[in-house]
Amino acid sequence: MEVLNGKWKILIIGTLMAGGKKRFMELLREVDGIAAKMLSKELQELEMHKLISRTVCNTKPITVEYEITEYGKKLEKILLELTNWGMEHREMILKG
Amino acid sequence: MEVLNGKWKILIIGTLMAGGKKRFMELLREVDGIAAKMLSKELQELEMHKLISRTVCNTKPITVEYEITEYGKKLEKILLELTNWGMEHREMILKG
DNA sequence: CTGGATCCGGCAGGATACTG
DNA sequence: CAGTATCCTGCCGGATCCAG
Repeated sequence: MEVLNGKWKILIIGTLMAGGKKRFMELLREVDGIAAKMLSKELQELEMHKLISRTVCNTKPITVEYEITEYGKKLEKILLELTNWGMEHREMILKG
Repeated sequence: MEVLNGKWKILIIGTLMAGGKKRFMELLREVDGIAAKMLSKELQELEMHKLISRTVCNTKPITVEYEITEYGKKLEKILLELTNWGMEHREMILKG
């Protein structure tokens, strides 16, 4: 699918699926190797597609929380199957 | 998944899933807009991952047939779900 | 802390021409 | 018909600096 385009989207979704609600910095730490600009950009794209929600918290240093939407969770099942397939695939290829 | 990387792989797999065994030229015609170089390259990558099989036929002008492997068919179910999700998604986005 | 603006290099991918 | 070789280009994504 072209909605999942970009080097990090699946990783981001995976991280949010595993850990639930996350702040920007948490994602920056947990999605290993990603730059702030890329995280910001891909989060925006995911939000445009209604896969995640963005919530601004009025704390002193402003914080933002991202979360998978109910709609986005429909992808969860499919993505999990895809991941499982990928695991089996790795083994199958490594053996020959 | 990173195995499905490349602009055309999903379209190629989809075409082979829908039409069964196909020759190079048939794919070149049916996968709209693809160049021969790209088709060749992505077919090789798919073959390395055992998702499709390549069979050379000893006809006068040599022909080659490509087909989804039994193993590759395991992706069919997942890919169909992903496609269905994409259809619903399109509608959902267009409405707002 | 969140994220926008800018600059830049590398590579995916397109067009074309050629071979067995 | 099937595939390779070569060249060229856009844009994806990384680094860095700046702002609210």
